[in-house]
Amino acid sequence: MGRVTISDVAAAAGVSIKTVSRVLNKERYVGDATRARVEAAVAALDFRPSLAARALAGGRAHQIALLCDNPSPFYIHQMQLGVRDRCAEAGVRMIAQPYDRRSGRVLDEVEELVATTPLDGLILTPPIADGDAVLDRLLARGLPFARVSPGVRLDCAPSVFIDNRAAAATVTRHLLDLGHTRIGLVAGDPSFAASAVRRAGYADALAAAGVASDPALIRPGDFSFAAGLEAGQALLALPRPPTAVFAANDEMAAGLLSAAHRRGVAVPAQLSVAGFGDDAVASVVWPPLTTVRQPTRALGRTAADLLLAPGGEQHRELRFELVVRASTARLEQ
Amino acid sequence: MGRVTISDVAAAAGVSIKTVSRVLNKERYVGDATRARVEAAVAALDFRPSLAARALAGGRAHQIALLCDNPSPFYIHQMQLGVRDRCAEAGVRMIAQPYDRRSGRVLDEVEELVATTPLDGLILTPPIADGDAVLDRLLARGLPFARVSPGVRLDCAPSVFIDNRAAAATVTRHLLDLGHTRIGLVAGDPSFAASAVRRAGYADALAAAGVASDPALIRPGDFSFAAGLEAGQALLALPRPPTAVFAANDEMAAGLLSAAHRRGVAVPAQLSVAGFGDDAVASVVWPPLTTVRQPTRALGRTAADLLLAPGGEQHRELRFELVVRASTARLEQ
DNA sequence: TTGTACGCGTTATCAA
DNA sequence: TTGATAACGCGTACAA
Repeated sequence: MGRVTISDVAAAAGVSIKTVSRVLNKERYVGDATRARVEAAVAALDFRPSLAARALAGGRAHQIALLCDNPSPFYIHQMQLGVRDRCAEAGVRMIAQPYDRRSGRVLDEVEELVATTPLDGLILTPPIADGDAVLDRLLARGLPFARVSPGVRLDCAPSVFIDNRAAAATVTRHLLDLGHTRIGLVAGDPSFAASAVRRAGYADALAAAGVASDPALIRPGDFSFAAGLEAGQALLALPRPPTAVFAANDEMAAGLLSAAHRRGVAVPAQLSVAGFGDDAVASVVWPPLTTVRQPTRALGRTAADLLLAPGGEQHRELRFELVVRASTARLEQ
Repeated sequence: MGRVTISDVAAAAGVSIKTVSRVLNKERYVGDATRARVEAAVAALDFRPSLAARALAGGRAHQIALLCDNPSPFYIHQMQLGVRDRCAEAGVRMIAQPYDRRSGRVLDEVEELVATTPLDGLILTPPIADGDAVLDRLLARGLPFARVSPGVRLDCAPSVFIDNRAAAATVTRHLLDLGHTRIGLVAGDPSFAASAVRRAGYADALAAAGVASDPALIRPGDFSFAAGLEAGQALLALPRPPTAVFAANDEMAAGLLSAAHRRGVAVPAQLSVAGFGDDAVASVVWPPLTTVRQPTRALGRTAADLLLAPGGEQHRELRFELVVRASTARLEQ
């Protein structure tokens, strides 16, 4: 008992191969009775068309790839689930491809992927969503793709995103509203476009409140726990330390918490901390982090939707949410 | 300028298609000069053979799939990276396939995957690594697969694992050595074979130390932070609460820490906490968790190795490591 | 050591 | 609305 092929189905249904193919691909011009007979045969034989053959024959590949690398495994996982959800609905396979943004071989890996593997499209997440060379290559190849949170060349392909600038401003305003005026920032990895945007949102909120920005309160970061820890130690060692800090992501915010714990600085009594991300890190640390919650899974699902849906709108903005938890509180005078 | 095919390379090198194919597949019986000329042509044209065509033609698929679902996104991510590393070395593509173990459609998803997608093999991680129906299907199909941390039918396929029982015993002994005798356990999700094994290891250590096991100190769990939190609250509300607790994974250990924080129980002064996993959660919480560190990435790499390597040994055991951090300390009398 | 002819399972073209 | 036939790009069998 080898593989069940389309010819077997055709024989069982008493029609030609082409007709079976038509039914499979939901083409028009198939008689209702014929269609029913074919579908019955497909079900009876548990026939599953070969992706390789379909792709080789030149039609659709029935596959898309998700290229993902991110400092947060939570982000990657949620993104994969979101894309997968939408793909399952469309009967398309998602091929998740983790890559290493620091390997220096990203362009070659993408080239290898698109050259060897039949694909109906591609989903790119930061930072590769902004890789010029990769974008050029895909555009030249004419391979459709959608991007998540792009930072450059916004109109070269469909994209999903949240308003990072407004999100960062919102969380900063939350800290301002609590009475803080010395608010620190731990910036994100500069190779992510969102990092600069979040920093701009932070500056926006300070400016709108008439609070002078103090460069000493702004520390670089790379989205890692270690970077947050280091930034926290530096900030808390300042002659006049901040009373609140916003970290560009939750892992770094966790590092800030750790720095505070190590120095015996009480959170939030002496230091309010806020982050950015999904709930995964925010809820396992102590105290639970106030964060901007990013709808990562929905971003993935929507990106897949842009790729798979008939066409239409090119860009979709999703909403973020400020989740206030125990790590921030009114400044005690 | 369409796709570069093997015929183009053949023409450029002045040889037949078959000879190019031989070079590509590293077959013997190719003259050195011929081989060199073909390789030059391949490089010059940047030729990349089509996976679809190769698979259809009946040879190898040059792809393997990784089926993964786990309570910890860190685990999934590290596993994907490990498998990927080894696949890259072998010039084989890894197709990461997240699935939902609670969907009730796992068997059908696997069937769909192996029936439609050309694959040289499959890697299964818990809990699907112990899915009887899935194993039967793969065995019947004759598709090679390797398993990570299997719990049943140990000899049906190659596998990688750590000694979960010894690992759990080791961490429990660590707590005993610190002077604790009332040691709690938060068990793992029963659908994972490792859960029962870790519990057995915990019991081993207590028995070896002549410490009576108290059923009241053993709480069920499902590997989630919430389960750890709930278990912690229950344990700390006991008339005679434990002085130390071992959680079957780090997320639950983080929940324990949170429960302690909420009740004002000092860690480790009043409660020592230990977990199980990789460093990702262990290092972002406060205080940093004492854990059994599982070499997740190496498990993935090794699983891929078992699948891709010529043959030979069927099972490989990797070492775990007890990492002592600030969440455990000598019991203060 | 090298080349020729055929087939893998599906879709596209064109005719019926 | 249906069906015959030629691709798709590569590997295998067999011949040279």
